Amino acid sequence: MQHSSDIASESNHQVTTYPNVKLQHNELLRRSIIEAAASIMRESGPEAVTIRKVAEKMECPTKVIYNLFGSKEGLAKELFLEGCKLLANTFRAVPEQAELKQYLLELGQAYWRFSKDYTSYYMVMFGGAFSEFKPEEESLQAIGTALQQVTVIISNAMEEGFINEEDPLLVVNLVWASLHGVIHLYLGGHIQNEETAKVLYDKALLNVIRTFFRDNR
Amino acid sequence: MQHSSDIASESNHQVTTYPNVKLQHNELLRRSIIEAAASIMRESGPEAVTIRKVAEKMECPTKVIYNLFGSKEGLAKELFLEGCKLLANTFRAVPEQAELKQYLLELGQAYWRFSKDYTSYYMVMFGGAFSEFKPEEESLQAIGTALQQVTVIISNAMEEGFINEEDPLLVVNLVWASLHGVIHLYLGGHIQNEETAKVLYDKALLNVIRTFFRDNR
DNA sequence: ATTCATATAGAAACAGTGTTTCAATATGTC
DNA sequence: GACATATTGAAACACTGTTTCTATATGAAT
Repeated sequence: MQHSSDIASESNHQVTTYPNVKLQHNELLRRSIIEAAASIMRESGPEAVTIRKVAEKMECPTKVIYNLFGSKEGLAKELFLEGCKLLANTFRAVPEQAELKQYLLELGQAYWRFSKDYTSYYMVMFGGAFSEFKPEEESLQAIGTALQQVTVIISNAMEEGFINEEDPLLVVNLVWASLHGVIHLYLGGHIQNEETAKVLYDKALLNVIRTFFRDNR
Repeated sequence: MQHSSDIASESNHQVTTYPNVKLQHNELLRRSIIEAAASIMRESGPEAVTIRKVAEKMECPTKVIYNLFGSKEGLAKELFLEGCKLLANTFRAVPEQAELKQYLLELGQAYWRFSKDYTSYYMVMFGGAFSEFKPEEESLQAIGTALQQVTVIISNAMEEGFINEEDPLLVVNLVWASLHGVIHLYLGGHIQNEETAKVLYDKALLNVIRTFFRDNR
């Protein structure tokens, strides 16, 4: 359970500049480039992340980035993975609840907060912000890890007989899809304003949780 | 109730070529360009639609397209609007059902079919395939029109006391978001295969409809 | 009909993108 | 210290959306 140094939570303080850390094949340089890309993304959105801008910020030729990441997709993947860690952290920050149902509702609220606080990451992870990037095995696993906390709780609720289903993953995906639908329609400009979106979100969350939980009030 | 000549249902027969229809400011030329763009999109996806490729297919300079549509966004908007008509047609093709609940389930199935048969359009409309395009007033209204059939049915169900809500639009959006969530996660590569996605979709559809309908079996 | 103002035509250029090339240089190893 | 290897860093390539800009055609007025 590494606590993952929470890279993206604070803004643009650059850790290292290129010529100082030209220890090639070095993980430090890799991380420095990822952080440069993330900083551009947080400030101006995913579409502003170009290899040239990242290289400029690093004061290095673009070739360095290609040597370390292969392609823009490779860099996008790193931002994706970083987003997964941030989402996991967001879930971890939710205080445990005795009532599993209430716990799930709180996690649902945390997911909304994540989409608000880390919109760019959200768009990279689930909004297809980098069209050249499609999640492959490792990335899918990273999402699985981020959602693991939710999966565990749903599994527990099942074992305690609170939930009318047999497959935890299916339930997780149903809850996820329902919430993602609202968020993504909102971010895509299909819902007028945030207030309306939040009302929808809360109802979607309540409905989908209620669907699976047996009456236990 | 114009029946909207169903432009995109058949594939690549070009109606007119550029020099023959250089009747500028002409609607025919506009439609011919839109059809050229749509044909490229259907064959190779939205990312393959570039101004140059469209111009090449039309055998005209790119300037003509800029004169008629202003920008790529302008062309994207036309594809968006065309998609809205196709979605409306898809809904219209669903045979009426006496049971409102059953009718809604059928419309839900039609929405799934639309996302499968017109994936490129779906991605343009709801997937942000053209990142430069964000739906403005007219486009939002076009979606509203496409979803009107669903809205009417939900309104009817409310008036007949079948639904536990007061705002039809809210219910439509909740159903829509729930279904869009599954489709978009699937198209984004977050759900392994189509079969799994379809199982999820059917459950999401059933759940969200059941949520609003009072017990009436 | 002829002139004149306007607006297109159509190629070429501009600014940006991801990516690759390639000689110069540094690196690591024997 | 010498040689094979790998990295540098600028420049080029192939593409994108978009804008110039001159020659040409168009439409209106005399």
